[in-house]
Amino acid sequence: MTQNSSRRLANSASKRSAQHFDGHSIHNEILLGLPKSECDSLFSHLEFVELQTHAELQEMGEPIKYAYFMNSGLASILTVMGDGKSVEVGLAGKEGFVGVPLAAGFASSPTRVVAQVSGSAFKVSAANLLDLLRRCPQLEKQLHRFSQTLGLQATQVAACNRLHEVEERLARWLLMSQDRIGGHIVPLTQEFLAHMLGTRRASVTVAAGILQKAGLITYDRGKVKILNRDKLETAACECYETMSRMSRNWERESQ
Amino acid sequence: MTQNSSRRLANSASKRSAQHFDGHSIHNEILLGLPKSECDSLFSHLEFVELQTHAELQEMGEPIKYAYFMNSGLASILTVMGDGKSVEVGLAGKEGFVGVPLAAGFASSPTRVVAQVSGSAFKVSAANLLDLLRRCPQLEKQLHRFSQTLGLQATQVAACNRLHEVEERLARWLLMSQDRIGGHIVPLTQEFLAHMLGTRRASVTVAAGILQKAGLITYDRGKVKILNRDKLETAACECYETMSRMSRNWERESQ
DNA sequence: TTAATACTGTACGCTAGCGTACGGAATAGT
DNA sequence: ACTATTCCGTACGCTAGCGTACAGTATTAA
Repeated sequence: MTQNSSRRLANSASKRSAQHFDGHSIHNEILLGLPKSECDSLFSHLEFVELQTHAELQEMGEPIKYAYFMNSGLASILTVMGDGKSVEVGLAGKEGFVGVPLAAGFASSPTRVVAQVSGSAFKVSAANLLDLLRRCPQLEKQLHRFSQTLGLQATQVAACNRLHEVEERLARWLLMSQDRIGGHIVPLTQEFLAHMLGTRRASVTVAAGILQKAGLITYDRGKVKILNRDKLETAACECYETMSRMSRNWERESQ
Repeated sequence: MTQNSSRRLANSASKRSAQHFDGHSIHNEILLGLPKSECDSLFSHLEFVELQTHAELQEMGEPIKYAYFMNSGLASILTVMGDGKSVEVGLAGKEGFVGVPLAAGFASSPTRVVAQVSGSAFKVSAANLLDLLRRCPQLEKQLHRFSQTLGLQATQVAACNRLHEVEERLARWLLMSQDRIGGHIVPLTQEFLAHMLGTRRASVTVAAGILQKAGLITYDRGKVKILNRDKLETAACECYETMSRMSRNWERESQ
């Protein structure tokens, strides 16, 4: 309710850890990291939207109409093949943004983006975003940064998909999701997990069963509960650790 | 030998189709696309280097010392796992650049980059590049563009690695390589192809054998000759077509 | 020439995962 | 309460590809 709590972080004068827009509190880390001047430019073009599970934010090959600053929930970035098979190649939670290609001058989406876990976002039209990018150098920089993050994610996932087994990849996926949405419950059916992992639902059942018997998770009708995070990390492939380390280095290195 | 043939393209006054630096003709498309003023800033910091096959341009996890504007040959961008297994997640030929993370403010290389096909490049130290980026907005834009290209490549490869078979992926790889180096011969051993595709050498032997019996290629001691490009395209998975289309749209959409 | 090395072909047992299908259990609609 | 639907467990035959090993042929070095 406090319209501007204005608690400032010592190491970054421009960062605000809590702020509100249009009555909705802002959790998106890109927005929170922008200087006030750029925020002001942005806010008049933002619109708060609720995202239902499986809402389609961007369709593969279609022009990008809106970009989204994710505020809660989780967006999955998928590559879809001609026969309908799909694989997740990136994740965007409240640390991220949907519509990266726009920032690099690409008008159509090369991937499909769906809200995998319901939540909310601040959306902005493509035209307005392009206009804003010209006036907001910090915003532009942040989006390039996140673009690079997604690229690196895809890079690791490409290798992981080739070299690691379903069970390891499942564990990795659960950990990465938990990191982004918080809490101990990841709401998702095996059917959709299969789409994420690029495998059969039956394979997910088996892999999840193994993790469940080992006491790492419980799985019941679309609700995964993570019981033992540490053990889940050892069950996951090295890619989880690698990607976590990348994010950490990232934050450290790019002031 | 002509020091500046200065044949200008009608649609882009700033593009030069042929130019020389330090006695070496420039083929790198990023350099060729820069306005004269930025070229002048750049050139004093560039150094022409020959790249031997398997030369290591960047090591995973190590600080990036030099960036490379590829001039000929082919650089492979690999993700390497702890057990030494590797998968190629991106390619950079004369259309590209090695050292993308630098342009996004990342000092260490998250991937391994090796010269897969010998050739040449113009190299620049990391410090100089960062300095140049501040003064050359066009250069910065081009590098962001190429960064995005690599990200998309990785995205498609991630799905391809998961969903398609060795034979299809091999065909795709050969086509993509040929596109970048030109000519009909791709010099590469099965051993290294296996590293690219993230599979066993024996699997490459079998897959290559099938393509060979079908009359699409010949393969002899590290030299692949492409005999029938059209048929090779049908033997490849849809990803080749998808990625080609992406590049084409890309060039069209980003003026 | 001889030896060593690099590169390719092939073979064999084995396993993860595929495609598919069916049944049961929970949930939602009427 | 009854039905339809969604979601999960499991099973079975099958195949691509793995790990490994060995042999043959070309190339290079001594």
